[in-house]
Amino acid sequence: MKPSRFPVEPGECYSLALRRAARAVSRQYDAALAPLALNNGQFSMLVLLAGLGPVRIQKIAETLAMDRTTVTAALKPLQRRKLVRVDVAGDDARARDAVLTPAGEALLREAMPLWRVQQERLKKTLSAEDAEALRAHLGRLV
Amino acid sequence: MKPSRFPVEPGECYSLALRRAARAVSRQYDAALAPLALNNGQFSMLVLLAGLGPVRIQKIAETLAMDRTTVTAALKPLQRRKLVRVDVAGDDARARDAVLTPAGEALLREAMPLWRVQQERLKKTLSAEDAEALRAHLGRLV
DNA sequence: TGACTTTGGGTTGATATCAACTATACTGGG
DNA sequence: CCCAGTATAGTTGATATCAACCCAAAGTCA
Repeated sequence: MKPSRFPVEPGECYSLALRRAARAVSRQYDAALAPLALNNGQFSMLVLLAGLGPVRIQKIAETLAMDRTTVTAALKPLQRRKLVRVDVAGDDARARDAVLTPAGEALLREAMPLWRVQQERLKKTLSAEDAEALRAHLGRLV
Repeated sequence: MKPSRFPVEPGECYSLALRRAARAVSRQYDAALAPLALNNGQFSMLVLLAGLGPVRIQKIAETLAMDRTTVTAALKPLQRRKLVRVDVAGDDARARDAVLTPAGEALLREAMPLWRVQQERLKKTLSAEDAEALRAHLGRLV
């Protein structure tokens, strides 16, 4: 077992391993959704809004484990495309509710089959059991 | 088993699960390295250069599973801080070799203990065995 | 009610990420 | 040697990500 020239083996750092895998997998999902001009993050946002209905910015940030201000930025292109609306909340003038528009719902329906194909493709890359184990581990890191 | 309101359960999408975990974990590593004004990606870059010595942009991109042009951009702040140099390759005027400077090596030596602390912290979040399994799965996705 | 604190978001600036395009340099066939 | 094709990078433009800072509204408490 000869010693490595690396101070840290590539893949030994959990942060790098995660980001590297996230980049690689994101590219695959981006390619799958490209026909609709959606990237994987935008798809996730639409799915979340479809599931939660009108929802606060802060709530989105918690659910996706991202910064609040990142959510604000991420909603911008979706608002421009009229897929999402952001309204002042009725009961709190500070708060904002993001809502899926009918156009957003329609596009999401188109996107679902493309997503499913890619999801199955990845499930085959790992075995189905390994995919489950991976998800369980990832869930505990958030 | 009542049906979910979500078209996709949060965490069901491998892309979202990976990105979400990557964001959460990246934040932890960023915080650990903050005293040196390094983020986790910059740390990874320094480690890679320390391990490989002078190395082509394209080779870095492959190793980190990132786009070639992302590497160019990522090297910029490191060059400004004189932690990294980028030279025209001796044998091919198109190619560029990125090299760690002595200042870069020195900073990396300071960073290693901070990284190790965070690495151990994360290993405790999962069990050590689960952490290994996670790494194995992540490696197969790249 | 008025001063102070907390909370919900946006803005700005820096880095990260990639697609599309451009520029330059090597390479191999004629 | 010359040209067409390929290979290596950089640039630009769009989105992603977060820290630091600011604003306004809501809550708190004397």
